[in-house]
Amino acid sequence: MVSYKDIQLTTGLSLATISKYFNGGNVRPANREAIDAAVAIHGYRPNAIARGLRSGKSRTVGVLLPALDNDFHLTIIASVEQRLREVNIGVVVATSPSADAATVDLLLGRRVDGIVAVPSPHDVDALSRAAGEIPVVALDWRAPGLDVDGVFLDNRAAGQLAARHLRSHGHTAALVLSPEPPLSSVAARVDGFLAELGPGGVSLAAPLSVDGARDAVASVLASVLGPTDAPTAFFAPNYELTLGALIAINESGRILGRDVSLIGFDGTDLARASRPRLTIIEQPMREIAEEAARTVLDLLQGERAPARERLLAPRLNAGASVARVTDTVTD
Amino acid sequence: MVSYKDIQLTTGLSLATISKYFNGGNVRPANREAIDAAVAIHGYRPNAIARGLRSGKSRTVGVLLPALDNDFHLTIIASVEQRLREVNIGVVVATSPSADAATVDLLLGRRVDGIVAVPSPHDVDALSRAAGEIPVVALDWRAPGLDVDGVFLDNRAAGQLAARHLRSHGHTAALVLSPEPPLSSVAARVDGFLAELGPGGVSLAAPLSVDGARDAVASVLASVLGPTDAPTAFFAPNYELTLGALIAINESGRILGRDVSLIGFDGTDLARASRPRLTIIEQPMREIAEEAARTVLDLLQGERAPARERLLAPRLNAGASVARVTDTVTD
DNA sequence: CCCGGAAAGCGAAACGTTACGCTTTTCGGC
DNA sequence: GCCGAAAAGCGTAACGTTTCGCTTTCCGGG
Repeated sequence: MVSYKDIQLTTGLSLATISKYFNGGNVRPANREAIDAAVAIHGYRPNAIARGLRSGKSRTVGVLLPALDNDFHLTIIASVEQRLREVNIGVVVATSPSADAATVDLLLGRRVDGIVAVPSPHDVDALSRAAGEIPVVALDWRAPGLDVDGVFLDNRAAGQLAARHLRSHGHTAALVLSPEPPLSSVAARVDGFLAELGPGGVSLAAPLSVDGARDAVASVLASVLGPTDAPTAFFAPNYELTLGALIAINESGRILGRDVSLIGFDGTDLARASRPRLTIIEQPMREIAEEAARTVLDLLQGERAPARERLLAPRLNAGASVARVTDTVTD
Repeated sequence: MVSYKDIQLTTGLSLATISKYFNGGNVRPANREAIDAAVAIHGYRPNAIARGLRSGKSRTVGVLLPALDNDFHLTIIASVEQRLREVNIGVVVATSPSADAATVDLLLGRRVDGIVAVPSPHDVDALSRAAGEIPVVALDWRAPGLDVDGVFLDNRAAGQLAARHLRSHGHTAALVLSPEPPLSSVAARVDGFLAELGPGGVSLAAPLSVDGARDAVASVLASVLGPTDAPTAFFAPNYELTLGALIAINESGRILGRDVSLIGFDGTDLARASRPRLTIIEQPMREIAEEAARTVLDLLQGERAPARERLLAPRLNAGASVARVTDTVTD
């Protein structure tokens, strides 16, 4: 391993001077050149580990995710990485399988300077403890009992947005897929939806998976006699549910946006490519992630304020998957 | 920062003994308990940085990606992380924006023990140099001049697979979207396709983007008079191109699998939700990533063999987006 | 040519571990 | 109770930096 020592040997300068140079201190031009030359010869590269030991900072933040299985997670990693690379801070990713409560400790052991996390129930405690030592920013799920800075989607508003869109198209009745067991962020979307839609809103229990949603929707569709009977509008308050619902509808042979209406959640690509184009509620993933990145960075730079929470607004991306209802189904 | 020293103070044991205990050495039961107690009291956590300095290993590997913008990249991170966490090795992600040739150095500065990379042209040199010091495994793109272990899709075979599928459905002519500027992995798919399909294969230049593909396909469709004239089969050798082609077809009002045929690439979700279900060539992302993870791990554990290359086979996931051609279009 | 302040350079200690080679303790067999 | 081997424990140096408080060198003004 090539170190300051090698540079010392070839330049005759002291370690202190070399270090000073590397940290922007003043060094006589001749020595400056000598050091540069020696660096080039030996291919010297500062050792971040030694630096970290000495300084107590690793210039690294941890990104903790419950799994690595969707676009949002990727966006989080990407945004945080991009923002932090600008200031030369590295990103360590860690997933926290539900079996294992030690993932946070793994990050702390690596002496990360901060953590950006999508909390899951089993690491709330560890995150709370961690928050005592380093900045922690929570994302996506407002974990009960975790009092740290956070950036979240306004889930209730998302549900309301979907309901209002249906109402404005003449729908007074609709089914909302309601995951079983519940997940608080999705549950808030369901609540917002039901509250806004009024008595016509019905919740349809389904496992939180593509196939679960497909089966649930398929069995509702099978039990409906004519295509225009009964509730023919669905709200899928999550990407997986959306995918399942869409598959079920397509498999049933019904025409989306005519026989049956659907508002999905996330999955911009899917929405664009669907036929007809799917109307979805989108959460501003990139903004959420960027806001989180900005927040850790502020905290790292010492702006220690009382834990603050930001709620970002959902957007409706309109396609043609919601039929317009007047007296009878038209179009 | 709580360290061995604190434990030394409360137990009276020497640092050497404490260290030995933490590394699985034999320690008298009484002392064992004393240490455990002290650890609990102080909330001690081994300092990976100090360990790393002393041992020269960081127990960290770098994952280098040109960008973080698709499913495959996520799968790579997920698989590598999952595999390495089993043996307590951390994962640092770094993206390498095309402006910047220093991303590899950033990883080396952090003294990663190995690198898994999807190479991009501007960091081939740096990767080559890195390979002299630590194991490097390349993924997805076989960069010319980069002589390291690699795991890739058999791109030619993927093109051939698509062509054979079209032929078996009676198609003798088809357009393949051909990215401009070329990207060698996608180009190999195009080549395989054209070679297998024979003289009926025509390449259609398009920028490597969703909108580029959409425009290219749209203009072809607009110039076709009747729905059954001329080439009505497309092969999109990449996810973005697939998405663009699908959008163009839907927007044109033509019916997929009847008026026009399409074989896409990747995007299992999209394929399932498309109506009709899309026929795609899938690369075994998870396997590729897992194989890469396994390879770094082997290399880290000293199995230093001559650089080896693995080619994984594509799969065809059949939907109903390819029409069966006999004399005239049927169905 | 000398003075003095400013600029540059220096040695040593410290960060938290681990590994080496040694000394001390333990304990079963006599 | 003693011997000796095996087990356990110990002090110290080293990993590559940065920082502290000094000392040395530089250089313009008189």
